[in-house]
Amino acid sequence: MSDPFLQEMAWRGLIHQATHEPELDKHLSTGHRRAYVGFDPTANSLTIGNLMGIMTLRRFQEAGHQPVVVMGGGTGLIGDPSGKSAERMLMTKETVDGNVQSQRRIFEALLDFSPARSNRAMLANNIDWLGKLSYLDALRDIGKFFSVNAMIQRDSVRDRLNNREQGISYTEFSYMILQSYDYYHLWKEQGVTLQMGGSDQWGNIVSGADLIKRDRDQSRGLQSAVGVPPHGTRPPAQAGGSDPHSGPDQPLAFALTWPLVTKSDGTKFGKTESGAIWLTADRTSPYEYYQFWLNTPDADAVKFLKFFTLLPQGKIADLEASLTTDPAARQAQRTLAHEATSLLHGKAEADNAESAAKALFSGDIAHLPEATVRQVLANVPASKHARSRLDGAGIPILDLLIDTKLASSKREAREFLSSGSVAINGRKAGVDESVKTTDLMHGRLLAIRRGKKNWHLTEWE
RNA sequence: GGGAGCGUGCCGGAGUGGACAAACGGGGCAGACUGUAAAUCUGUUGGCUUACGCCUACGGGGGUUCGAAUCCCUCCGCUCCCA
Repeated sequence: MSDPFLQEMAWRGLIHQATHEPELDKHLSTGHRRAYVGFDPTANSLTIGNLMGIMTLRRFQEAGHQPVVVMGGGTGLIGDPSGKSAERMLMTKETVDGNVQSQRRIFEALLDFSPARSNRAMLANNIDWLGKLSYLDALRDIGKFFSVNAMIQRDSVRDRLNNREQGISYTEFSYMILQSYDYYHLWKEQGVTLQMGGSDQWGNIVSGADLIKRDRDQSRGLQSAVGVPPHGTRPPAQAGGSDPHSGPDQPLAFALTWPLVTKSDGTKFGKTESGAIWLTADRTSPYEYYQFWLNTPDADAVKFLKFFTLLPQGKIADLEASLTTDPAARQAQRTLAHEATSLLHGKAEADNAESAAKALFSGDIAHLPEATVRQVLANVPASKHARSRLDGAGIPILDLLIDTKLASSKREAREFLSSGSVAINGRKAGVDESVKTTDLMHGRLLAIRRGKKNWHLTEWE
């Protein structure tokens, strides 16, 4: 294997399946190529489940190739039936478009779109071509290449067909055709010769590649469906290396999938008790994001370092060794958390998350400067109170726990206090204690901690 | 259309007139240990109360009884069997 991208993917264990691997290697190593990964605009953000796709594009770009992000502004209007047990509500065009716009910032954080760069990342929205597709032409020119017999064999369709309660609408049934057409369009108009995706996308990607093959095999092609001139309009970035469209026996549209991300304990990757991990700070703060990676079990740490960081092989091997020599230091997890957070949110945020973690888990915050305290506790629940309430005897901590929702009843609050799980400004509190003006940190702050991870910052003015 | 059941706390699942805020298991929360891990151990898990105790609760409503999750009526929901 001679292409740096494939080599990189291989040692990281990121190649699940690929078509024509030797040819793909030759194809990639002899020129700058374009590859794409598709993303569904089902929400205004993306989750960690989509991270692999973005990281793969990043690696592709690092290797000198040109990554193409394809946003499903068109397919999102239809709805992907895969993995869904029931027909879905159609999203409005406004919602889909809003989601597409909102997701852009994530790609911009991880990929380099700067115009100065010759292999700058590109962003495409399939509404731009699917929206122009005529129904009759599509049926005549694309539909002919799809066998319904084969389509109903797909797991995503078969599950729904066998379930009389739910069934599948013609709309969702058509999804796979549109997705295949995406690849065809990008191949023809943008010179994209590789589509990548998760292993569950293999079928979809291959049918796109098949569509391309059939087009090439047929002398007339599918031009009439899209009303554009045939070859010759591809952008200059495609230049350099051999033309993938030439040579009748050479595969010209490749597929590559990465493996499903699994966890050693069998639970689903990317989910926590508090929900999915998102890739934007408004939904999952950099601190939470850092924590998510930090809490990786030992058994998964090396795999995740390979999957979700850009660290070189030697560095990861060192970290792997540290898991045995000094597991308590959790050097692998710390590095993973810092690297992953840094990639997505930037180094400054990663540093912040790291120092916040140190302070929060040691519980020792009383000696920190006010600005640091505020920063460290920036993502915990907070509330403001009248300072006068602290006058005289002060406020019983019991009541404060309920005010701050750290306890749901007095009974529970008493339980927490007597078991020693509550600390005020880093000092353990007893059942009968009250807080007074003199307990305030920096004259106005009171940080309450219940258990190891539950904090609440109160401010008194 | 005929027949037999079932519905209990966050979940599963006991209980079939008083000892039931309800066994047991899971989950949650907290403590110990530790590496912000896993495993393990301990406590706790409707609300108010320092406590005695009180209030609300076993699908909804009504009734019998000194007393009901437990018996009766009715309504709602679910399941199975026969046709």
